[in-house]
Formats: sequence, C-alpha cells, structure tokens
Amino acid sequence: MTGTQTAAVTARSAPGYGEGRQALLAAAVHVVATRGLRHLTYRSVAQQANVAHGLVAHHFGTRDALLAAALEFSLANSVGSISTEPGSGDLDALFAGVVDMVRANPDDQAFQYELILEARRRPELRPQVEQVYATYREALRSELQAAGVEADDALVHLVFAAVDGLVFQQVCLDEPALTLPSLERLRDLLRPLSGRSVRAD
Amino acid sequence: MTGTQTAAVTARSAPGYGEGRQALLAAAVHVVATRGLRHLTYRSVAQQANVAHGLVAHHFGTRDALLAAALEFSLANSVGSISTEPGSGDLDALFAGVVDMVRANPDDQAFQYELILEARRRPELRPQVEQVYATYREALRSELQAAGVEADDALVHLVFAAVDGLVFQQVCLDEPALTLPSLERLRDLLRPLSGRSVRAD
DNA sequence: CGCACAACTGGTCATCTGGACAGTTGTGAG
DNA sequence: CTCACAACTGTCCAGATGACCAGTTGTGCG
Repeated sequence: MTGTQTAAVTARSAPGYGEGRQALLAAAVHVVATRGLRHLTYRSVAQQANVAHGLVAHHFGTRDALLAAALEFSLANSVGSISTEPGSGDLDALFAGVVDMVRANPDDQAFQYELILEARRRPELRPQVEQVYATYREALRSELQAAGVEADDALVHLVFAAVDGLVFQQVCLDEPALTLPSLERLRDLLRPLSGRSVRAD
Repeated sequence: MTGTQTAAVTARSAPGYGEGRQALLAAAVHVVATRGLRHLTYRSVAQQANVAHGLVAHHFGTRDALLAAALEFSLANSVGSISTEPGSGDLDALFAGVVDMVRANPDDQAFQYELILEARRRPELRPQVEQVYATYREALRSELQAAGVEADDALVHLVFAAVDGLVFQQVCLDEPALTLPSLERLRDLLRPLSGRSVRAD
C-alpha cells in the first residue's frame, strides 16, 4: 500500500503492516455477532478486516483456531468490573454499568453467547468460558459480602444467572428498556439480606 | 423399503411414508443442537432423518424455511407450564419441573437458544421468539399474582430472566447441580413479597 | 545496502453445499 | 384396477469453502 489511499473508497482502511492479525480477530467478532458462526469463513473475515484471505491460514492455521483466539480476544476486551464502585458494598453500584456496557459493545456480547453455545460442541473452548463465569461469580461473591450479604453458592449462581439472562434478552430481543428497572428490582430483593439500609426510598 | 429391515443396520430406521417431513423437523433440531447451525445442511439433516436430501427442498423449499418450521416445531413440543401446580400460587411449585425438563430435552433447549441468537439476524424469526417469551411472562405474572406477589413488569422480567439464565447455564455449562438450589433461593427471595407464609422452614 | 525473517497476497484445488429436477414409488378414491 | 397426486429418490451443477502454497513486500538489524 504505497500512496493509494485516495483510490481506496472502501469504508474500512487496510490495517497497517503487522496489524493484520489483530484486525482479523476484531473482524471475526463482528462477523459472528452480526451474521452468525455459519458465515464466518476465511473470505468473510478477511473482507471485513480488509486483508487477503490467505492471511487467516497464515496467522491462525485453521478456522477453529481463529475462533479460539477470537474468544480470548473478545473476553480480554470486555471483562470489566461488575460494580461501578468495586469493593464498596454499595448495592446501588452493583451491575450499574451493565446496560451501557451492552449498548456500547453489542458485538462482543452476542459473539460470546454464540461461542458459549459453541463450547458445548468444542470442549477446547470450555476452559475459557468456565474461567470467565468463575471470575465473575467470585467478583460477585466479594461484592455481596462487602454489602453484608451471606453469599453462598446458590445465591451467587442465581444472581449471576439473572444478570446473564437480562443481558441475553437485551442482546437478543433488543429490550433495554426493562433491563435497568429489573436490575433495580434485583437490588431491592438483595437489600433485605444485607446488613445495611442506606437507601432512604 | 420393502422387507429389508434386517439389512438396515443403521441406528435409525427410515420414517414411514408420509412421515418424512416430521422426521426432518426433529432431525433439524437435533443437528443444530448437537453440531450448531453451521452444520445444518440439506445432507446432514437428511442423513439424520434417514431420507434423501432432496426431500428437504421438496417439503421446505429452502434451508431458511426449514429452520423457521423447526423453530415452530420445537416450541410446540417444549412449551409447558412454568408451575407444577398451575394457578395454585404455591411458590414451591413454581419452576419446580425446570431442571428435569431441561435434562429430558437438552436438544430443544439448545436449539432454541441457537435460534434466539439467529433471530437477531433473521427478523422473520422474531415474532415466534417474542411470542414465547411473552407467553411465559404472562404465565409467570399469573402465578406470582396467585401467590399474592405484586407482579409488575420489572419483577416479571427479572424473574424470567433469572430462570432463563439458569437454564442457559445448565444447557451450556452442564451444571445442573446448582440449578435446583438456585431456584430454591429464588423462591426464598420471592416469598417475603407474597401474602403467604406457608413454608414452615 | 544486503540479508533473514515475518507479514502479506491471491491463485489453486478437492470437497462441500443449496437447490433444481426428472424419474420412481406410495396412497387413496372412484 | 386405474388414475391423480403427493412423497420420495438421487443425479446434476454452479458456486462457495478450508486450507495450502509460491511469490511478493515490509521491517529491522548488522
């Protein structure tokens, strides 16, 4: 690519030298999220990344390996804190940023749900999926304990499943309007279990 | 197929005359659930159904139409009551059969999650998906009200999302051990909201 | 500048796929 | 039994796909 930027009328510019691998990872997330696993082909992902299709085999070897790497990439980019005030025990801060996070990164969420389902069929993907679930659950346990809630396994599992379900529905049915009030109700349900009564209501 | 049953050593027998269409629908659910949407091809579904692959085009015309029909088929086969004692208001009966239902029909659950994600990309699938969610939510609202719980939209949405999330995790991560205790905890959280205190603890 | 190596390109090929289609088989009514 | 029609079969074909690969280009070091 030597001085032909003016000739390149595509919406996406070619990645810089040495940036192809990363561009392919991001492209894989986008293609899967928007068109499904079925349409993730060497050519579709290369086109999305604006590189030649042979580069997929060059960097990843196989389609399966691309997917595994893309999952790792997506998780690394989206795992965040479950509270806007980590460690504070403030229930109002718990999951407070979820709706905006999903809105800001719908591709990552959708991609991850696709890959979680794929993990049923691809055992090599499971460690990553399980690790993320476990990480979030431990973080949730800490937050609940900081709030004075006795956080046994069943409660942690339930609360995390509830949020997982809310996000899934937001992503799939595009119903963000009810996510915030539902999270509010979740906090209302948890509040009597905590040692605190901060909210004046 | 005239008297060659002894020669047919395949695990699946060919469907009877006139039963091909139904066999293909069931096969589609199984193939998608076990191998993903990507591997749902005319040939894979026909092989699973033990019919010739041309029959897919004959009955459904296109792969997309097969999927839409299979979703309808799967939903018709799996939508059940959310309580083991419908209308009773008994919180202990609420979602009591869920774990066993998922265990008995993992294919249907997985298939439906695959199709829910697919509905993001295929607007024609959305009415069915939304209809099922709406039906379940209304049923949940009724059960909660029968239990004396003031069932506003946010609470219904939250409770259904929680169960949806639990089922998703059971299906994908194969962790049924925590589903029952989590449902128990969900009921514990709902109990103070009801006008009843039936459980002796 | 030359060189080693990585990144990248785009052609190639065997195989698969969606779907059309002509021919065969099965069913039920008259 | 005959006939109309639906169900079914398996071949065909154009296009797509995963992956390989020889050749080209870019980078950084000596």
